[in-house]
This record gives sequence, C-alpha cells and structure tokens, in this order.
Amino acid sequence: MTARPAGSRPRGAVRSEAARTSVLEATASLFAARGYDHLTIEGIASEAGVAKQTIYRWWTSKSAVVAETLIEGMLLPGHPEVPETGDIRADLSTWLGQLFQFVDEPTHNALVRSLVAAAAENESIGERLNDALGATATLTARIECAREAGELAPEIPVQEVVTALVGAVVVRALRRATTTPDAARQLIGALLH
Amino acid sequence: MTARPAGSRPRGAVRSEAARTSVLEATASLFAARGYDHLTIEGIASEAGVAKQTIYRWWTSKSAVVAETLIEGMLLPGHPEVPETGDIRADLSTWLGQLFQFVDEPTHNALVRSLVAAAAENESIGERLNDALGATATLTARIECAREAGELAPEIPVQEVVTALVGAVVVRALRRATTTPDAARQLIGALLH
Amino acid sequence: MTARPAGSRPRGAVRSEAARTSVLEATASLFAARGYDHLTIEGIASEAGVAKQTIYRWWTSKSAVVAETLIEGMLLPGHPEVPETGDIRADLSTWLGQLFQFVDEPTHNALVRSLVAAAAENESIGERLNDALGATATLTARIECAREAGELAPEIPVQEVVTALVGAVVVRALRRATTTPDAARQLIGALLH
Amino acid sequence: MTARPAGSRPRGAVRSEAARTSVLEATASLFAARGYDHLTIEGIASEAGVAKQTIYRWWTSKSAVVAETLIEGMLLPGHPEVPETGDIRADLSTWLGQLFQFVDEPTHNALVRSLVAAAAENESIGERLNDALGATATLTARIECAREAGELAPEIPVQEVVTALVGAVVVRALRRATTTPDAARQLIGALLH
DNA sequence: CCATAACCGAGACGGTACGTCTGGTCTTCAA
DNA sequence: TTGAAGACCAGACGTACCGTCTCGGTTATGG
Repeated sequence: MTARPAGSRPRGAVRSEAARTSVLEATASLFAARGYDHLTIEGIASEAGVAKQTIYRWWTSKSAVVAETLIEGMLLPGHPEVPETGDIRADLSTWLGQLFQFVDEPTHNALVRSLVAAAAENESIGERLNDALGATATLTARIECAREAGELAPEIPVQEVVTALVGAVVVRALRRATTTPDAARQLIGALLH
Repeated sequence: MTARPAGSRPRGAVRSEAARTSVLEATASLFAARGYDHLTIEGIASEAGVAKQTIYRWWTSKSAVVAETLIEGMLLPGHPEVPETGDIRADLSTWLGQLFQFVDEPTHNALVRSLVAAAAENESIGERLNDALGATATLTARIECAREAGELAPEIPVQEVVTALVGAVVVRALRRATTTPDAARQLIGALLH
Repeated sequence: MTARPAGSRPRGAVRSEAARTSVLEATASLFAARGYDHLTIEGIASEAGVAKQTIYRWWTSKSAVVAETLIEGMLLPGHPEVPETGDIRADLSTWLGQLFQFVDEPTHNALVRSLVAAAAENESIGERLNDALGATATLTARIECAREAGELAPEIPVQEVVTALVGAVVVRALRRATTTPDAARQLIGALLH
Repeated sequence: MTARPAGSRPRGAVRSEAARTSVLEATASLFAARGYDHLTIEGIASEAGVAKQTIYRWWTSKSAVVAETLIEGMLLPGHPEVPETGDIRADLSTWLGQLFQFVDEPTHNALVRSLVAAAAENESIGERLNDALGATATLTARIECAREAGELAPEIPVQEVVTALVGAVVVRALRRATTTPDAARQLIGALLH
C-alpha cells in the first residue's frame, strides 16, 4: 500500500536516515544516562541536533521512540549467550545467574527499572520485555527441545515458565534486592524438575 | 521511633491528620482514575482541597505520596484470601488464577502497570510490590508450612518461588497478555512439584 | 541596531503581533482596574489569552510590560492640550489646574500613584514620567519660546521648573491632598515671575 | 481613643516593647538593604526573631510597619539642618543642593524610590513624605517668617512651593537623573523671587 | 494564689503568584 | 516535502509569602 505508481517519485526531500539514527542514538544515550522518566522529547531533539517537530512527525510519543530504540537493540547492552553443555538445567542456571548479577549492579538495575517504566506505558515495549531481558525465542526453543528430548517433564508450560523467570528478574530489579549466588540455581531447580 | 529526644518538644501547630488523610484519599482516587503518570501534585492538592505546600511539607515527591497511599492499603482493591483446602497446590492455583484473572481485566491491568511504574521510581513501593499484589507474608508462611509438612520438596526456595509468581503476574500485566484459565494451574504444577 | 549581519536571517516562526498587542491591552485594562501592585503576570496572561511563557519570552518583568504599555500610550488617558492665549502664565495655570483636578479625582489619583509605584521600580517608566503626566516636550518648548520672547525672566531653568511642576502633582497624588482651585495659579505665579 | 472605661484595666501580659523595637529595627535594616518591595512580613519576623502573628497583631500591613519605622526616624538617615545665614534664598539653595546630592548617590536614590513606592500604597507614609525628605515644619516656618519679614514676595504660597521642591527631588529620584550643582540654586532663584 | 486573659515564638494551614520547564502544534525559511 | 529553528498555548513544577489559625508556654492582673 505504500507502493506508488510506476514512473512516480516522491516529491520533496525524503526522510532523513541521519536524523532518525541520530534521534535513536540520542535516546539510547540519554536513557542510559538519566533513565526513562527524565527523558524528554526536547532533550532528545537537542542532543540529536534535530528539531522537535522532526520527532513528532515520525513518532507518536516518547515511549514510541524508546520502543524503536529498543527494537534496534541500542537501548540495552547485549545479553550473554546461553551456554550449551548438554545439561539444560545447568545452562539455564548459568544464564539466569548472569541475569541476576546484571540487575544487581546499580547502573543496570536503574536501566532495567527504566525499561519496566517504559513498558508500563507502552504496549510494544511490554511485548518485547522478554527479548530485551535476554529471554529470546532461541532460549524458549532450547527449552522446548530439551523437553521433547525427555530431559524435562512433558507437562511443563514453557512459555509460562520463561515469563516467570523474566518476572523474577523484573521484580528483583523493582525491589532493588540483591541475590545470593545460589538463588538462580535453586529457582531453576524448583521450576524445571 | 518518632519519639523525640527528651527535653525537646514540638512547638507550634501540629500536623493536621485531616489534611494527610484527604491527600491520600485524593491520591488513591486519581491513581485509580487516571494512572500513575497522569497523577500530578497539583491535581492531588486540588482534589484534596489542600494547599500544594502542605504536600511538599510532608512528602518529598509524587511517588512518596503514592507509596504512603499504598502502605495504607488505599491504592489497590484487597486481594482474595487464599483458600485452605489442605491441598497446597490447589490452593495456590486458585489464588494465582484469581490474580491472573484480575490483571486480565483492562482497568486492573492499567492499575497494576501504574503500580509497576511507581515501583520503578520509588524503592519503598518496590519493596511492597509482593504484598501489594497479594503475595503476603501469610502466603509465604503457608507454603513454608506445607514444605515442612512434607507436601512440597524440601529444597524449594520459597521466597524465590513467590517472587517468580509475582513476576509472572507483573510481566503478564506489562505484556497486556491474557491468559488461558489453565495457565495458573500449570505454572504452579511446574513450580511446586 | 536590531538589524542582523548581512547574509544571516531569522529562522523559525516570527513574533506574533497579535499576542503582543493582546498583552498590552490586557495590561492597560488591569492596571486601570486594579492598580500596579495587584497586577500579576498570570492575570495579564489569562486576560490576554496568552501563555505565561509568551510574556516571559519578550519582557523581563511586570514593570517592563507596564513600561511598554505606557510608551504605547495605552496606560493613561490623554491629557488636555495646553491652551494658547498668548499669555504663557495663564496657559500654564490652566494646564496645571486641570492636572491638579485630574489627580484630585480618586480613580485618577490611584492611577497616578500606581504609575509612580511602577516608576519607582523601573527606570524607563521613570524616564517617561514627565511625558506621561502631560509635561511633554511640546510644553517645554512653549515655555522656552516664551522665555526667549522676553515674556519670562531669562535666567529661568526651564527643565528644572517643569520637573518641579510635575513633582508638585506627584507629591499631591502621594499625599492624597486635594487642592484649592487657586493653587495652580499661585504656584505658576511664584515659579514664573 | 484607645482608652478603656474607667476602672477597667487590661488583663494579661502587656505588649512587649522589645518585640516592637526589634520589628522596627529589622524593618529598617531590610528596607535599607533590599528596598520596599522585596520587604516581606516573614522576612521581618525572621530577622526580628519574632512570630508573624506578633506583627499581624499590632500592624495591619507591611506598609503600616514601614510607616511606623519612618515615624520613628529609623528608616532614613537624618537630613542636614538648614543653615541660617540671614539670606533665606542662599539657605534654601544650600539645603536643596544637599538634598539633590543625596538622591544622586545610588544607594540613597534607591532608598528614596522605595520610600515613594511605600507612599504610593500607604496614605500615612504619603503624608509624611515632605518631612521624611527634610522639608519639615521648621523649614516651612522659616520661609513663612522670611516672607513676613519682606524678604520674599508676599503672595508666595509657601506650602505649594515646598511641595514643589520636594516634588522636584522625588521626580529626580524616579528619573535616576543626576543634577548639575547649580540646579538647586537656579530653581530656588526661580521659585522665590 | 489561683483563674483568667492577653501576650509570645513557632509553625501548619489554604491560597495566590512566581519564574521555569516540557508537551505538543504551528509557522517560517532553506535545501 | 523535509528538516532546523523557534514561537505559540497549555499546564505542572517546586518555591516564596500571604494572612489566619492552632499550639504550648509566659506574664500580669484581679477575684
């Protein structure tokens, strides 16, 4: 539906990729520096060297900009790969342990809380919350595989379990609670018997 | 602990309980009606029939007012009691199922997301997140009891499990995901084997 | 002097004359109605249908707005022309008498006191005080002429005398003193022998 | 008029002279330091070590406190005595010259403008404006004497002339105009021929 | 020798206005 | 047509004072 008649061309200047990128970079930088609710459209515009209107033209709200920044993977540092030792429980313990350690670090804790605040007001950020915190489709597939391979009980609701794990991380961030190194292993042990 | 050093005495007029109550009631009402981030100090003051300065005198920020409102139990509707059938898994399934149903209702979903947004910026709200969502000390004690009675595996980390359950509810709220009626039962089944 | 360097041009929207005019009209109206020190920026903004920031963008203070309103001649009613009968003393007596009568009227008295209060805090209003009270350049020129024509003593310091006359009016306003009809004539008689 | 029925006496503690004095001193000090319109009741109370209510109990407004401070002679520095050389014109020239010099000094200029602002909103300050600026009853009497002694023209309206002189000083203050040393002599020469 | 009454410092209260900041829209000009 | 610049209306921010009102505590009469 955005196709145009053959021979026709858009008239006037076309959307500036430079402006778009610059907005997303500014957003990422300010989000990391000052958190979601000190983020302002004016601040982004100024940091990006872009007019406010340019932002309002292409995004509907602050949270939409943040959502796109998140999608582009510029918002949060990448998460560690899940190891593959053959022992799914050990692998998940390692992964969850790293996640717990991550949110225990004050800077990252603030980052995650900001992300949660953003998710609270923007549906599409909420939808990507799992991914953003490292609970990617790949991970889910891995667990699914293991279950089908008989390493896990067959009645385990994989999606629910992953959500609960992400939830544990989120609540930990919101409570500013630090964690014993063992907690991840115990939780995985309880969840995936 | 609010006692003052001997010999010292408060001088001048004393804090008005009427003003305090009126602020908390206004906060509860506006929070429910318009959500955390449309909440304003001016709005609360005006709704409460109180001067702005009276709010700034006793609270440091919007989130502090919300925190106190939460503590007073005025922020969220009360949660259902956990039934006591003797079967701890069934009881928890019932309880979690009700919680899931609760956040599936759009109004309550918005309420919970607002609460999460508030928790993201205020530590003491974060600390009370479990309680606020119904995962009270009573509940934890119940599970602990059942474990000691041998109904649950002895190595289960009760606190972690409860956090994961609350997390599941929170993430569900953030993802605006609705749930099959079975999800609660399955999750409990997986968690508490 | 507000011209900008050749080649440079203003970018962005241009100042709204409608907003400016509307602010000055609101100021004139509120000044007349309630006096200088019941005048508020918020009141002006609201009466003018303008955002507060628009006032702060273009004026530094309440007194600056009042000064500009005064310069535009919107603040005070026009003053009577000085008659020209050929007899400079009689003409000035008439003029000063009218001025005295003017400040004797309570509404106008309050207006003049407000103007004086404004002048006390804003230099440019002070500078225009003479003009605002009707002691215009034209009047000074008339006296100068008469002196040169030999109708008045040659050593008379015209500017000082005019200032003293305006001062007499001002002090009369500040003392809320009413005046015998004769005072103006007597004072002129004493001043311009 | 504040007398009470014979036989009756006030019961209870009597007005604290210390508090009264302390308020007036604080007022004088703050008036000199920051001017009339930066003067606040709270500032005075705090500076005086007195409760706000104590001020409101005894004075009706800020300007009333200032008026009383003025009456007590604490508001402005004392003015020079008028010399008595026998030549009334020379004496007045000296006096007015000193007054002009006084208001030419920026600190005093601000002081006089503050006084004028106070007079603009408080009648009793206005009434004392002449006295406060040194045009005391003594001075008026002196001129009156000289007139009766035939040194001045008999038809001179003494009160009007004095008011005009004070007015010249006031307008000079409002215009922030500095003066040639000769101005006072010339003006007296013109006024009292 | 109380009881009454008016004083005092302190400070909370409902308000108004301040001057600043941001949100979202609209206008102007250059490219 | 886009993008920068920036003015516009709107409205919340947090602060400063306003004038009124308790609150305890402190004098001074006068019954």
